[in-house]
Amino acid sequence: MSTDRLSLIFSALADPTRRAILARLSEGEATVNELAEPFDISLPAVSRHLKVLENAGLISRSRNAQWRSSKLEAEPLREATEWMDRYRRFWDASFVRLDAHLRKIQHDSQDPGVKQ
Amino acid sequence: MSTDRLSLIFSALADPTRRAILARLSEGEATVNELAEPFDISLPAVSRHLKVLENAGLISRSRNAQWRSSKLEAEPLREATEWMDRYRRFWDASFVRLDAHLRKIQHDSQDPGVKQ
DNA sequence: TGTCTAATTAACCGATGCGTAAAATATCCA
DNA sequence: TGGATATTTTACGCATCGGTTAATTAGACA
Repeated sequence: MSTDRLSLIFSALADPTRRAILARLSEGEATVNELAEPFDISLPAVSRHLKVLENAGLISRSRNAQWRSSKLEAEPLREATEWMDRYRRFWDASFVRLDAHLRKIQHDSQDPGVKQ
Repeated sequence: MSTDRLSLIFSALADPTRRAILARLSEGEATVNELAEPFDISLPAVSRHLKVLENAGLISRSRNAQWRSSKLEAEPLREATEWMDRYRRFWDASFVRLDAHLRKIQHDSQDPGVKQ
């Protein structure tokens, strides 16, 4: 019970079907039937994938007569990348340089008259 | 069986203990005992978290006498953010502007003499 | 009202995840 | 060799996940 937001987001993204659904939704809203069409899994299975995505905040849903339309909500993806940004200096060359630069100016200001 | 790489990465990140372990490793290599110290879970549990992280490529391990040292490997995080970058235009204002710009120049080059 | 379509919920099943305690392994060192 | 320390493997329990089929709900419409 009571799972933190980031865990909900990452575990929602851990399933390839759900990632494919998000990819489809990046091209526009779609109903459950439309979303289910490319997969050979049952409609209830898709319906529950959508519930997982909704709980993670990755989609929002609206009703139009008997159709329920899903819409991509990218904010959780922003949150997830923001979390990963802590680690960017470990892979991004420009961040590695920035990191070195920041260390240098930090060092210079802390030890203005350092010898050697 | 045979889970794709991105799913391995995201499901590894879905656990808060594992994310905390990565955070710790961003400050430097550490042994299993050192990594386990902040958590009130058993050593075997930590050991298996490390195996999950290793399978996802998020850490590498080396042996030094009876100690096994873990080291952060950020490449999978780069992969994950790269995947999310497809969706960046949905949350990043500067990407929204870039997107609009690209649409415009695309439109201009395809319909050079368009009226109105 | 009854019926059609869209979607969800319920009940179930097998696999996996995360924890435990206990046993096994690996390496150092006396 | 035998003991001490570090770590992993095994065996187990329980909860969750991802799928199924069958039943139910929601809304349109004749």
